[in-house]
Amino acid sequence: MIHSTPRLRFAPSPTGPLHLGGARTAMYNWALARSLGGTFVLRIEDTDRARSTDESLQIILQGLRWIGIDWDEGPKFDGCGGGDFGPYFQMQRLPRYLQAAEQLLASGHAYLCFCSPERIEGVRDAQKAAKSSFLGYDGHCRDLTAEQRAAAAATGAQPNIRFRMPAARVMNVHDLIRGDVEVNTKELDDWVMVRPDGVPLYNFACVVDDIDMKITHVVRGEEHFLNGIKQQLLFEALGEQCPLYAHIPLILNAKGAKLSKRDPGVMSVLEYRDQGYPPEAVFNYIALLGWGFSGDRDVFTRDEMVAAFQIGNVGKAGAKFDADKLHWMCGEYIRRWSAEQCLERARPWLAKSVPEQALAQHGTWLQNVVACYQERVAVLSEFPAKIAWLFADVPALDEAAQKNLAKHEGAKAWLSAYADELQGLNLPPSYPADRSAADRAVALPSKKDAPEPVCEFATPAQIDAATRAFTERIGAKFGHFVHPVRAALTGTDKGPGLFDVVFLLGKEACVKRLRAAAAG
RNA sequence: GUCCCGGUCGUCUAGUCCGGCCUAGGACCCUAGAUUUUCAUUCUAGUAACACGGGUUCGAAUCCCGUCCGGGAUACCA
Repeated sequence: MIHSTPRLRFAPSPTGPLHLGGARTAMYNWALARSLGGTFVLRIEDTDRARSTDESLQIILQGLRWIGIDWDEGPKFDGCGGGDFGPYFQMQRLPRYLQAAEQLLASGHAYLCFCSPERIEGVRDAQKAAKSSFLGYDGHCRDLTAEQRAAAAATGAQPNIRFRMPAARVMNVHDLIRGDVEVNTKELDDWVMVRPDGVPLYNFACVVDDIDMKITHVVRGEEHFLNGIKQQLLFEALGEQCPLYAHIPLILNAKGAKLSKRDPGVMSVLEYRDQGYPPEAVFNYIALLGWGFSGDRDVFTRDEMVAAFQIGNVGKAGAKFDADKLHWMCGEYIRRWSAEQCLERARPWLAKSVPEQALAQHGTWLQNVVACYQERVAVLSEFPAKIAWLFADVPALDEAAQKNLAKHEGAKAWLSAYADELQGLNLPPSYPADRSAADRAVALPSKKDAPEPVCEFATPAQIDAATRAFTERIGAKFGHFVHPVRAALTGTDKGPGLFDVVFLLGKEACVKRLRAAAAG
């Protein structure tokens, strides 16, 4: 290819949500453009008027931005888009297609076809019935005389325009991923370029646009491989050089078939957003579907991906989507955030269980709360349910908690004694009182080897020491003591270290919960 | 049916182009253990693959052929 500046495009049709397959195609195009120092174009192929919707368009635009993909040219959205090769919506380029169609008609590369959809269908049925090795248009109108055309037109039949395929030419095509492949054009029929109403179809509009937009590399799903042959012929007929092609393998569902919007468990990219999947993690995960960063690393940044990405290294085999690994990847990212970052990113989901007042005025406390669960969630939407116990008057006890309370004879006595003990400690106050002094001084979760923070209130480590001394005094085994206390305080048997819990809850709430459980 | 592509642990992959460094590496999942007040995290260990059959070669996961299996295409969708 002699084109100087690499120009790549992602050309979705707005007929449905952007799912992971589309997002990955966009990403590979984007990454190749970025790694080549080229231009990335977003073009909207909206010629299927029956199915294209503005809603889908919006979803695609948002989905791409969310996952971290930006475009230099295309629809203007969120700081992206613009460009001198527009319009970037095919329905706004109709005159250009008609012009190209006229040219092809004049040169004999295309012809008018008056066949009705019913006739086409009949031909196909007959071919199937005859077990024909060829399925497709039979070329009925391929060599109509001027008189025959006039006669057909006189009946009021609206012709579509078909591309005249070479009868039996062996095409040797080079694909950046598949290598050299030979295809005989006799496998392909005379395909429709323009509908009777003047709206172009995919293969035709796509080529005209790729020419006009000076596209140099086409990266797309392998379902387009044969379209590539048709398009190559069209470039030739138009006297243009065709771009480089890379047909990437499909993302497969659990059954091993092409991922479809209707597959269970397969979501629109935006649904991942709404469920709190970190976009960097989703980006990272789908990059791995069909491509490997290196022999020993799976986690990398967008920049690292761009630097390492080579289209020739994309595999040829389809990849199954693995929700488990995506989940792991998300947790991996969340754990790497600072507590501040984590709180900010989790904030949109918190309102489900966190009172407005806490959200607005108790940031330092919430930051500690969230930090305690940072290594316990994979997606952000898990937060509200996990931290709800903090805001209950007295938490509801789940089954495990009830069990732990009933396990040891003297447990209830321990609880009220411990309430007295905590009463005597200088614990931080409980929400909604202002406890910012405590939360500013102590960063949770407590780490074993961390230096002891300077705090005017009892720190988790001090509470720990006091509690161990206390259990010795009352003659309870520490390991036994801890479980009913956790049950009383949090209503469950899981969660942060017990003394982080006590610290977070504060004096009044701890005492209240312990007494309630002791009485219950 | 026809054409095209593919096939390394259950899954995603490294290695394949330029055969020996591969008694096939990493990750997810799973199992066991360590740490610990629970869960989680972290760490350690383990299970587990070159689809099958021929050939070429001193030597094949890597090259060739065949078989099987899988996927894609075959639209007035993209």
